Amino acid sequence: MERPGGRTARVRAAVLRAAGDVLAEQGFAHLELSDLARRADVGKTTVYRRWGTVTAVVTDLLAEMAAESVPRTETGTLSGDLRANARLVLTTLTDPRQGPLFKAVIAAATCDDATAAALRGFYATRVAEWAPCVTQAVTRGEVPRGTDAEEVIRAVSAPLYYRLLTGTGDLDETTADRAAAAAVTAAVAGVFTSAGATAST
Amino acid sequence: MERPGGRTARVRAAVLRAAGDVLAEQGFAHLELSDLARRADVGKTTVYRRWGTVTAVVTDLLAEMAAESVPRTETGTLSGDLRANARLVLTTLTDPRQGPLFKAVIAAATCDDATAAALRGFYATRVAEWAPCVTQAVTRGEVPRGTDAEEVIRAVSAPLYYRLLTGTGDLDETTADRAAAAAVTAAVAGVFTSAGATAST
DNA sequence: ACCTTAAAGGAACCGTAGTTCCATTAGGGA
DNA sequence: TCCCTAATGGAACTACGGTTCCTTTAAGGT
Repeated sequence: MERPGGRTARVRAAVLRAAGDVLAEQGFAHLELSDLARRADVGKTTVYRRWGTVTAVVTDLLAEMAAESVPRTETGTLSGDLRANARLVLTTLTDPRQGPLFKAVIAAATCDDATAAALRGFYATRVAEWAPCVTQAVTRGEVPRGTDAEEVIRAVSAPLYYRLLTGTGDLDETTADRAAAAAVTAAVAGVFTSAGATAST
Repeated sequence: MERPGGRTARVRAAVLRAAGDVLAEQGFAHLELSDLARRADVGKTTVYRRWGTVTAVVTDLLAEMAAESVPRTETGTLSGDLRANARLVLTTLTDPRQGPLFKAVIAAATCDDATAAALRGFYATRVAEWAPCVTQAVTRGEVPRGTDAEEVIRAVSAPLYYRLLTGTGDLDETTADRAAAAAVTAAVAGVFTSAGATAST
């Protein structure tokens, strides 16, 4: 029963939107089933029966977030591509709604295994989406063979997430560009090949 | 009244230890005033009156964590120093108690401003402790003048924290060494100078 | 050793989120 | 169009964490 557009789908959308709102506005600690139902204009029995716990709602939200993919730009150079990626991540994390939302979702994942799995899935998807720009760079000869493409992508995001979560350091374009530049430099030097970790002495 | 060793101090220590235990074992979501009191063998009225909220307890815990400093090793080279740092962070984050504890504390900081401030303070302290090894490298001529020392230190930690929190990628010695190597390479290339972000094209 | 006072603790209270029960309703299929 | 079923929603119940009140205890100063 109940196809997309049906009542069930409408309820799910409303609840997930409400969940996103609460997470963005007040953080994970203030997420409650009853509050959620109130905001979504849905009986709290419904949200209870469908999800059961707040972390389950977050898990579902993450599944939806993973589904909607962001197309990536191709600039022709590794440096350009990674900078585009860094800028995209920066834009997301500094967005007044998305930034807090990501914080909250990560916080939720520290409290529940299923949510953590969903979060892993989300980032695995995102990283995999961008990895091709590194393999292309390998093909072009910009970086050594054997470079771990996903590792490079993670290296770009890492400094930005570190700032988001620890609150240490700025979260601006300089930082984003720096993260990209550092990843490129290291990748070119072969740090992200299997033997690269111990190389530069 | 009440000096170190007195009843007040004893209660505080017991509660903070209990808080650390709960956070490490069950995460931030399961932290409750009553449970805390039970574990610490303290009246729940006491913990309520002294702290009032769970985030306040976490904030206090962070203050204590910031106080106990870890001495850093000096190896004579930037690469050696940063690798030592990366290994230290790795050891902490993979420790069966400390790893989950750090996750939980970061999660708590996303829910409360005071806790976030305490977390910032904690990392500001830790980063400042290690920054000298970069400035020494500048003096030795290993890396360019104008290199942002704290930025370099953060660059080492970032990939490890990224893995801890997103669950993406391994958290092992290879990763740690890679983080250090990448930071060194980028620093040497001048990425962490004020103009460096846009340099490597 | 006492006395003062601030801190701790026990017990009862209160509010609310989570849970259950059952009546109602909306959708899809015949 | 009607019917059948599954999902929704309202209302009442329960459990439990947070809060308050008042008594008890112990640490420091004299």
